[in-house]
Amino acid sequence: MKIEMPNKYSANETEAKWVEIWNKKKLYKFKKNSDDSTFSIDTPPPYASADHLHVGHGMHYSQFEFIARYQRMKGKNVFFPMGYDDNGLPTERFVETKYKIDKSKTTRKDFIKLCLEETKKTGKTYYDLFNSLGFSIDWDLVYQTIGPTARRVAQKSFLDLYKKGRLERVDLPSMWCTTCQTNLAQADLDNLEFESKFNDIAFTAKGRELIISTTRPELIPACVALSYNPTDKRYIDLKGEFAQVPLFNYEVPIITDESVDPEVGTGLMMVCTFGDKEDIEKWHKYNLPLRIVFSEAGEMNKYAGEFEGLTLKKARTAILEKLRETGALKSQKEITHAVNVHERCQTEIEFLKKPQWQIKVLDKKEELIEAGRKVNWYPEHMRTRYEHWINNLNWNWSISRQRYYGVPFPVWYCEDCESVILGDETKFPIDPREEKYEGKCECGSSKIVPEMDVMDTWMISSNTPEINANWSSDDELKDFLPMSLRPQAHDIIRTWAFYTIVKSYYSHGDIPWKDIMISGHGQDSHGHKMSKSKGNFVVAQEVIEKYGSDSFRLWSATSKLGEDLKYREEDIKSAQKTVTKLWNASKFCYMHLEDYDHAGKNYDPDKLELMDRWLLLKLNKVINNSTDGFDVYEFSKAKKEVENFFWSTFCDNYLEIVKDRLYNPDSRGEISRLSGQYTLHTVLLDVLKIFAPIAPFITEELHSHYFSEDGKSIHISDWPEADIGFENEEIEIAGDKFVEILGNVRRFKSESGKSLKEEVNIVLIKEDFELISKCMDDFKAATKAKGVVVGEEFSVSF
RNA sequence: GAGCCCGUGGUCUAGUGGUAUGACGUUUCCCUGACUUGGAAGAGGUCGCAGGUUCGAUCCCUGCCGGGCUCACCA
Repeated sequence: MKIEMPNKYSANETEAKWVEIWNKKKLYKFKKNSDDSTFSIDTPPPYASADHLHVGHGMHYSQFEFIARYQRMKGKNVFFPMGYDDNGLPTERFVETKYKIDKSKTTRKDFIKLCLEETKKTGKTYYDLFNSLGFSIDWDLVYQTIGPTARRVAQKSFLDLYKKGRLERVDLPSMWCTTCQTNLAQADLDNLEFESKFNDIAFTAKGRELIISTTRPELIPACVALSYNPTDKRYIDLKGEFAQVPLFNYEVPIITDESVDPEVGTGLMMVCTFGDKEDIEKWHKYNLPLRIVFSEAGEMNKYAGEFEGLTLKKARTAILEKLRETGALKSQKEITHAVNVHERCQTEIEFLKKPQWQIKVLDKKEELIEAGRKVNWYPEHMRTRYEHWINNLNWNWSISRQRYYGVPFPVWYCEDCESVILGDETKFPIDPREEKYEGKCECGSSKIVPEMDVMDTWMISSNTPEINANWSSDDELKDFLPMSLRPQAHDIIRTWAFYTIVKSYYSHGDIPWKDIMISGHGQDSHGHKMSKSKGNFVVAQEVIEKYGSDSFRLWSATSKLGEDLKYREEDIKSAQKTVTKLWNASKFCYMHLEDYDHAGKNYDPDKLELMDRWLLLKLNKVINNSTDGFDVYEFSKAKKEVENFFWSTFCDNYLEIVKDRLYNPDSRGEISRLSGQYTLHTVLLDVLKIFAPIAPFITEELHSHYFSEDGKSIHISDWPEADIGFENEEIEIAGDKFVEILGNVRRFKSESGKSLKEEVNIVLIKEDFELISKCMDDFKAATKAKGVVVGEEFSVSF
């Protein structure tokens, strides 16, 4: 068999070819009615909100793509879908920023239309990247979180949780973003350090000045009480009195509360509706009046008097100015303090009172932590973040968003008796905002109004296992849940992982997946987060075009699971060398395997040369170690294992040793050559297979030139298994000694400035000589020894 | 303030109860019949600091310092 291969490997050309072939053959299709055990992956649906994708995106997705390919070769029926998270606030914000749109100044229809268009574009960007990286996704398993299946599942989930009493509609103060003009959940918050001022402001009571310290003077018109610690002697005479609010001229009660720290500020604080969670608690506890001083868009209202119409920020300046004029501003202190902001727009969080749906989680903290403990976390320590988050939760999960582009609630309300009217499950997905409710309320009223809010995007994406399973449809996959694996990055443990476990626990009393693998982030070469504004954004497609997908993937496999990975171009170059080396080493092997009957068993493994047996037993270790690595998602360990073996043991040592036998069957004997051919064949095939999950293109290309039977892909071939018949300590010791002495001989030649071809005389100590004598011909050939004799100590001479 | 992770030659990194892996860079040599995107070799580390456990610690424990992440407080 003549093997024709070009001298140089062209990555881009070859990779494009295989993508087309794989897609055409539907090589990665999930077999729906198969007896093979399933390995299902709850793929992260990326937000459809990016023009370009950076190397970190490619890295993250590559890391579990390795696992998909490994499991497939292990014989699993792999369920590897793709989703696009294209509904909700992330998309809306993206569209708003890109087209400079204000939600309040556009129509709902126009806005949704634009979101859908944008969604399509970014979906294509992701598809292109994943395809060019050769992802073994079953492209028939694609969903969108705004698509009909996801909408149906989300509405079903709503109904299910409502019936189970886990959902309630509350009308309480909750976190509000004045930029996005929507209600938020705790998980939507970030913390930012801001420069601010601590202002000492004088109220008056009983003819005396009462100084409070505040960072929020614009909330003075929202003040509903002053409060001090009941043990604080300075204010003890004020109990039951009223204080005069500066500028706004009304009176508020002076109350006591244990939560006030006498050491902070003046020990006297103002209670506003609402500045923070403390205010809400006091408002509730003492039944204080409600004075909401700003609109949904963050503009001051009539309570603010002359400041009406100003934004909160401008009102702060104006009110401070006025306080200064009137002498009520006593002093100011510069401070830096951390403030909760909305993670998508960095706007400071406010509190508004609005009816909203929320999923109760605070009363089930222990159970949710327990559920998380049933999932295997890789790496294990990431579980701590999950538990930490739950322990620190202060709010139930608010799922109402006063937005346009999202999944509608399947709910109407009766205007007369205010009862909740649920939509018909058999008709899901429905849109009450567009469909008139046919029928009457149980109270007899026909004044039925729809819920106009949409669901939080996490309300949908927390059901990705159910979306994949096609939950509550005629085509629902049986015995599909829990899924095998959830891969995701660590920044969304508190959202995606947490919410998915919540949903699964409430709906099925079970975990959503058996394993969760948490990957790190791609960073720039200094370890900083990539962002366009910082100018350290490396576009994934550009790197792929320059170095090839396999190189990119090999680079992605260098980071340990869960660790962030710095992008340095030299690391990709280094990965590219491995691809080239695979090409050249395989080319060499094939050249010497042309006359080898690779389909038939034409050599008896029991008659193998010592160094061949040595290599095969080393291969076994590599197979075992890399298999162990892949089994626990440590792809970097697997890669390192096979790469070291391939580069050092196989190429640098074994190939140089076996060359003489391959080239000179006349002097070395046809049998010894055949032994080498058997070994080359066995080892190269397994090396290609172990590399295959990480570098699918070069391995497929090389496999197709020689090993492939009837064009069968390496990616659906069997994962290698160690042949324990080769385990033999004596042979290992002898082979290791061989390599050690070979190194010494090479050092001698190198330090003498001579070529490695230079002939030498070698003296070995007796023990070594006995070991080496079992493979003396290979030894002489590899060292170019004219003579090898026994002596007192080891020496080499020309 | 708390929790988690990390701190290994110039840079990046692996790893383990017995002083250390690989890559990049650097120096010298070799165009070895697959590969110069190659090969051989050299220099370069008291494995953050201080204690402790141990026959012995880079690896275990405690404290500290430094970095990252996460969370909290935020009158």
